[in-house]
Amino acid sequence: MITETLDHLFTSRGLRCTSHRRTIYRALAATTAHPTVDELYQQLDGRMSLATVYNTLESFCKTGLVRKIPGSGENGSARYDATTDPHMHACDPMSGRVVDVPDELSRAVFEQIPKEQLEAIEKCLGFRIHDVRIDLTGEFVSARNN
Amino acid sequence: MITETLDHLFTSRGLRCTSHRRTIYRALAATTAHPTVDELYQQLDGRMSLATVYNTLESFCKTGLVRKIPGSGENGSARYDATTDPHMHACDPMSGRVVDVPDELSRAVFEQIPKEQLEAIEKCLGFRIHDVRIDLTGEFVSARNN
DNA sequence: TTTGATGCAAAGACTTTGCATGCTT
DNA sequence: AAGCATGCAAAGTCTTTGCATCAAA
Repeated sequence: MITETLDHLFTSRGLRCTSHRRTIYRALAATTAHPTVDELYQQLDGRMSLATVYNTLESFCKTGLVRKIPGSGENGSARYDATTDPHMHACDPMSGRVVDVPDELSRAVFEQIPKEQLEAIEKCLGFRIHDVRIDLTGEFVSARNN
Repeated sequence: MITETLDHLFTSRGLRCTSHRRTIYRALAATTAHPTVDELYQQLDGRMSLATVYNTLESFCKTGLVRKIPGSGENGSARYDATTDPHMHACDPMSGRVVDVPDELSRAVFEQIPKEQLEAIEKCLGFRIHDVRIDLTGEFVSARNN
């Protein structure tokens, strides 16, 4: 993503445009590996403070720029995801791996859920839905049975 | 749930039947409030160690007896859920509240998802699904607390 | 008897925060 | 110039672990 567009993304959400924020967002958007804070920090290799990575991701989350996946890392740390389109995750709690379900398969599932049902839930609970998350937990197997 | 049935639940999963485990499981099964470890610990009021609450819930999770909802508490702590039927949660990250979507509405959503689609995902990723989670994030807009 | 469960405190991991400084607006 | 962003280290919170003791199988 070019800087111009990226900066517009920031300003449109009331975030200041800084070099570090561009760096972090780009790093996150460039992968589907759902890095943890520490993985991002390692990757950026001393170019910024660990606290900045935390704070920046927090800002991104609050403004809806990225999604946080709590407790998915190896020791219960959070993973982050810059993909904003609705998509599913396959999570293996044993290994701490989180993998995106391919778009086509994710979309097929999301499309099954009628808007009316979600609206019914909103009404019933007095809740405004920001995001629908469909995550699978289970285990990755080498041999593909089934 | 009577002790006999509860003990069978434990033994069938390879867990020893102890007084503390019965207490914790009952406390969790008796509420839909998705308590945190600390909330359970407070409620049990000195009748057992905090570490035991952690360890016990960990055992329950590993054997599929309860579900962990990471990062849902006020300071990022985990919440726990003894309901094993597929059901949805409405999560408000600002307040840390997690509310069950009523069974009927949850079920309607889950029933929209064809088994074949989940199986296709399993095959595609080499993943064995244990649990499908559909959680809504957003905000509670009324003072309602279902 | 053997193995797992519990209690306690200490250690560990992740995350947030206070404050001084620098940079964006 | 004002206000947010950053760096650093310290503090905070949640969770796990080591080890001795106790209970279930």
